[in-house]
Amino acid sequence: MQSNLSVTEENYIKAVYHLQQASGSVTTNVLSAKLVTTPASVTDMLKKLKAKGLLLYEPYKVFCLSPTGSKIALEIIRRHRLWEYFLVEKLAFGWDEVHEVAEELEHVGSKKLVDKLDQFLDFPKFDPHGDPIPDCNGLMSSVEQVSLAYLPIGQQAQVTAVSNQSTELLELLGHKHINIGTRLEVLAKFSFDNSIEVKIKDLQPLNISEQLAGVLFVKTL
Amino acid sequence: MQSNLSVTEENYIKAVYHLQQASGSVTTNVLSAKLVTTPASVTDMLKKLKAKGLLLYEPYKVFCLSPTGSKIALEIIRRHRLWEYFLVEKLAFGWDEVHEVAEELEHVGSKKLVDKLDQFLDFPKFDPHGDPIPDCNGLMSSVEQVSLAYLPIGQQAQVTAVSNQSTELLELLGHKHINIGTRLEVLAKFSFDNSIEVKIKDLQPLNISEQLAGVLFVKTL
DNA sequence: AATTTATTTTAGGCAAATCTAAAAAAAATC
DNA sequence: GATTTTTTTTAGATTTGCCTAAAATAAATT
Repeated sequence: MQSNLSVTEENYIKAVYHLQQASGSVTTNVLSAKLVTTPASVTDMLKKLKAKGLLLYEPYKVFCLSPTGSKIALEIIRRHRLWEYFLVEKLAFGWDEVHEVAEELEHVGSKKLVDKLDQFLDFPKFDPHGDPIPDCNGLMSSVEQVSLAYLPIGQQAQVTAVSNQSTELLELLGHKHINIGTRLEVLAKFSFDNSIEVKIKDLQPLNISEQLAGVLFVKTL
Repeated sequence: MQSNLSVTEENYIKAVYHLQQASGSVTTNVLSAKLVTTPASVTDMLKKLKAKGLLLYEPYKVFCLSPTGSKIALEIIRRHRLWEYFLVEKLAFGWDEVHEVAEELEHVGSKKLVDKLDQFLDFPKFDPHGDPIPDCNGLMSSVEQVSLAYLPIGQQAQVTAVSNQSTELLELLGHKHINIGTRLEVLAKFSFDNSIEVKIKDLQPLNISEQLAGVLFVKTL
């Protein structure tokens, strides 16, 4: 049951998985944008992954991972998130600087390594960005989290996750002193630009743009 | 000062370094044997590494690493041995099962990762096989170690290193209960087959073949 | 429904790393 | 010193992953 995929194949599978999570199925164009490559290259790889039984794909149709493909995706995500947790908790990396390194470490495939790392870290359930870590069977916790954009005025909440790890987003969050775990309260919402005013303990009220609110996930308190 | 080498290039550099340690300079044939590839493939890569200024090479001549190449080799070896130490000390791997995994982890290039790992591990000087770990400047301890084959009768010594990590060697050492750190005394030497009888505390006297004695390094006590 | 536009696939090529087979150079042997 | 033998290099192919440009298909528009 050794999958033995190339780094490139693993990156494709991971990207398909994440795009599926957002919209159920995936198209060639969207995937090529995500991987910063051309649609033609994507088509090549889709045929290869289909041949390996990891992708349900017919030419010109939308596609999604096969059950086997999904299982592999969860393994890759497990490795990525465990390494992120390791980097932050053990090596004292900032939560906003672990993504690239984890992106490399996730391709070291040894099952034994990953399971022993999991044990060493005491079986963490969430990575430093608040995303759930699949266990050795591919199962993970889900959190009842909503986008900050949907909270009513007066609602108190705690940041549980951000929808992506782009440098730009993490820089902005650092500037605003917002982290996973940060507690806040919605003070006001402005319909002109859909921005939101929030209060974080010990800080001046902050204005959160529509774009930022959309990618900040919280659980209500 | 980013080297940015492919995994293959790094493996070539590492192999050249290790062969140089043994015999000063390296030939195409020897290197192709070490990397389990063809001489033709080696020639291709030699030209590439020369073009990058990492190798001192002229067609049909023996070759060796340039100063830059040596520095890179030491970085790769540093990563490999730090990961081996991590796997044994933190993840409870056996010292005989870490080589393959470290072989993959060593190619994760982030300088920050490696230096933070070093710090987390408390700047270890030797890996689980007894080999010295280069520090962040490429400097490493040397041990006054000799091959077991050269010890006189009656000499007490402690195993400090083995010359390679082949499965076959490690299996034999496991069977004989010999590890890095094992203390022993030379009881007798037999000129018929150059085998050596040694005594390890609490164990029956053992016979060490000429081949095994040649690859077991010890420091005298 | 026909045509335009957008998406996706095919066709043909390129670079990296490998291979086999043949040629060139060096080393060993007679 | 000439001739084998060994070593090394070159030449030409292959595979993986990527590209551009053109063709095919699907979707959108009129």
